[in-house]
Amino acid sequence: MQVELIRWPAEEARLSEVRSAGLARLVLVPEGVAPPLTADPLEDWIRLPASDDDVRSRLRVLEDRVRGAGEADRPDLDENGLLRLGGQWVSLPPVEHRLMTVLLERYRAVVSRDALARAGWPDGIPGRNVLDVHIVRLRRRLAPLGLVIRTVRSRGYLLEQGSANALSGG
Amino acid sequence: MQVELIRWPAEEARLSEVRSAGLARLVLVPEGVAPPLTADPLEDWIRLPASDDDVRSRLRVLEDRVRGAGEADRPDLDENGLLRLGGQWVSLPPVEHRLMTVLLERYRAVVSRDALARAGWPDGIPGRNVLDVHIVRLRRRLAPLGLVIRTVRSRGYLLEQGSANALSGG
DNA sequence: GTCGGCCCTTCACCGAGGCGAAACAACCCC
DNA sequence: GGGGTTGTTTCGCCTCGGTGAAGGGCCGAC
Repeated sequence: MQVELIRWPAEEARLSEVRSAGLARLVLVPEGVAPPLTADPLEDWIRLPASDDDVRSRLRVLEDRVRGAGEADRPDLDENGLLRLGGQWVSLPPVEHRLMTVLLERYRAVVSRDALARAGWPDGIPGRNVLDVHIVRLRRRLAPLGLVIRTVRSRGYLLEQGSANALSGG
Repeated sequence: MQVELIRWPAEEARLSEVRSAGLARLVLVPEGVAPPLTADPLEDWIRLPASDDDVRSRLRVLEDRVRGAGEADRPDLDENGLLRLGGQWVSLPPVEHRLMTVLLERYRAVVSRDALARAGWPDGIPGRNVLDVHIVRLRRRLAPLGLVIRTVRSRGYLLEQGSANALSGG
């Protein structure tokens, strides 16, 4: 189990241990008792009695945060074409916004040129070279954020963090 | 208010906005409804019915996280058009006051030119270029405070701290 | 190995449109 | 009247999207 379950206030000492160990934990708080509060995202609490579903919901969020704490954060693209990553952001024009949407849906996986063309130009692609040109432009715009679009020859493209290494091999 | 209160699932659309704006929020979930889950530390949910104390507890944790996230000082605009930030202040004339109100409501997020026009001139916009001119003037007035209005081409404008994320393209 | 073809990259260029900003003219309130 | 505020015009830059063309790397054919 990735998340510690802690009864409050009975297991107060154990909560201290788990906190300083940096483990994720869910604190079970009986009726009429004030919950222990902390800004630590790896700690949550729930008021008893609670349904199994609610407990599972909070556990899942904590598990996600444990997983997320290890990885670098994922880029976030909003409906206005703002791409945020690590406190920085760039704005994407319409075509590149649509391309980026697909690349993010399949983050770190290959997206075919065909799928990109359909996403970028739903009414049909204007010319043979258009996609290539827009990939170049998107690459330049993404560079300051540390994001890189890798070419997977004759398969498509792949979006990932810059420093993450790909041992290129076709 | 630093933390948005959102009724689920009634205000689903607003939750999306607030999420992409990066604001802290507490989602109120009625009995029998599954809560929306996210690993974002700035989001929490609570099962209704809940005591005021429990709501306040969760709000306080979210506020602490906002503070910890470094979003510490937001500019403050009062009803007299005085804009304060970091010990300094400037006074804003009526039109710019109204524009600034909208920009602050969506601090660090995009505000469309249309929304700005409606806020600045509720009875209809006088001329084609008026908004541009007032943005220029507002920019000059905000500069001494270290605030910057970024252009997001064909989408609108965005207000943020000057030295923070100066990457923008666009 | 060498050759040719395919795929991809990048540059230069153009037209259209969004936006910036100076200059000017009216206006309002003290 | 004077300073600050607001609206208008005008000029010009930059961005965006699309096109043509030059060039380079990889691969299979031979």
